[in-house]
Amino acid sequence: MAILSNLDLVKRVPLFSNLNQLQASMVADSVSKHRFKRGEALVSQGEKSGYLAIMLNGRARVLATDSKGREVILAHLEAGAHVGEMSLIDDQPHSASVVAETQTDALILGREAFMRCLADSVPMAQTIMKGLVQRLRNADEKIESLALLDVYGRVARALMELGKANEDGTFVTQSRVSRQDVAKMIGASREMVSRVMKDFEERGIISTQEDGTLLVNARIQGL
Amino acid sequence: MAILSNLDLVKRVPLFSNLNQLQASMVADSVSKHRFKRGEALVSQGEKSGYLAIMLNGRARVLATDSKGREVILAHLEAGAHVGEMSLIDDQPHSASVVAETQTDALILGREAFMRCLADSVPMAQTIMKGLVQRLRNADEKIESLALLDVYGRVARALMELGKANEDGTFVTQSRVSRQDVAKMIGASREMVSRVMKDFEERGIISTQEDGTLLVNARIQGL
DNA sequence: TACAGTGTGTGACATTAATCACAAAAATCA
DNA sequence: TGATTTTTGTGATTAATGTCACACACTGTA
Repeated sequence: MAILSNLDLVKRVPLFSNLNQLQASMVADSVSKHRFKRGEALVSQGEKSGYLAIMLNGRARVLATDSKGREVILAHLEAGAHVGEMSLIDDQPHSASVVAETQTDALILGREAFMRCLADSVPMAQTIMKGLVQRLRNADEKIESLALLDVYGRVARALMELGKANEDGTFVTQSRVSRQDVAKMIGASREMVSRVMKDFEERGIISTQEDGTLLVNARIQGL
Repeated sequence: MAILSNLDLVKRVPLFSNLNQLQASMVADSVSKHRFKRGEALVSQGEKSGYLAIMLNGRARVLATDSKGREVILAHLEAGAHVGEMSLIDDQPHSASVVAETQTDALILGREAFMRCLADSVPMAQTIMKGLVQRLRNADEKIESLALLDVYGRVARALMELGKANEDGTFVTQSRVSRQDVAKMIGASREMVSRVMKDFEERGIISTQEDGTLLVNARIQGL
């Protein structure tokens, strides 16, 4: 990637695409770029980082850890995702951590600049709201899964969530997620997830290609 | 309650408290009041009601129903709560229903008026955002419970969530919720919830007063 | 008051899913 | 590449939870 000025970077971020010239350059002045190594936290549960981070590349996971150290993976994020706004909006500590799964570059926008954006740009405020609403819908769906489905059903949903949906009802997952991680996504033991996925493979519902991509059959939607 | 003009009603709603005179009277002109009977839906899963509803009194539950008719109670709402904004913000159908548990009066604000408010009043937009963030935090916590805790732990959390916290760590719940409903809140069978709550009573962790209020001991926080 | 509709408590049993304990296989990184 | 860490697969066993089947208690209302 060529070396870009902050302004160029800002203009490439969908979240900022509705800002006018003046606003965009203001953001460009207050923004800074930071590189997170694999395993590093963009924001940490329990802390107030005081900034918004927008992922430019890489992948990250949203992780909640309970008092006994057990983890739940709440979501996977990729380029374009922004994190940290919740804490800025209600001035409370982050309720979850976001940890880089691969090296990740992010734009960092401080509290003041973010709040100014929200106040000055209705479109940006709307984008943020839409993002929150989307997350809320996902969360509700997850609650429903956890409350109503058995492990088979939850694994099935997780696989659909992870993959990209095709028109024919199948799903393809590029980024190989470990079964261990699937277990953390659905609140099940890794052994159980192994057994379930083995069963799915034997029944031809899923299959792994040589290149590592996972193919999910349309039949999975019945589970 | 005395008969109030729309404007008076609007001025009493916290959500609108930051509007200026002009904005408040615009809202007052577009708002209408509606009475929902016990069991009636303020908004219905799968539909786009196209309005924001603000509860003036009464109690309601947020309910998600899956394809097989099984239900999850996502939240309980009371006076001051507003519902329907998610659908307005992203123009998608409601992901859950909100059903009145007691007769409930609500102010109904149409899509256009709501969107105008959002655009014209930064404080109101911020209030809406804070509300969404709060819900998201609750949802994440619920996911964590479902993924990591056994039924004992989930019942304990549900009881704390239902009650009002005291300074001494105890909780008091006025509105008696059926065990059946607790079961729907935590994705467990009503029988299991019965057994768990009986166990809690025997261990002195919870107790029911003659007037029906439920007293929750501080020790519950260890579960 | 009597009826209808809801919510409850409980034992017996069936099922689901977690745990444990290893041996191997893969992925990572130094 | 070689060493190390992470992930996997599997069988045996145990623990947790759901399901079924009733008898009853409670509530509101006609």
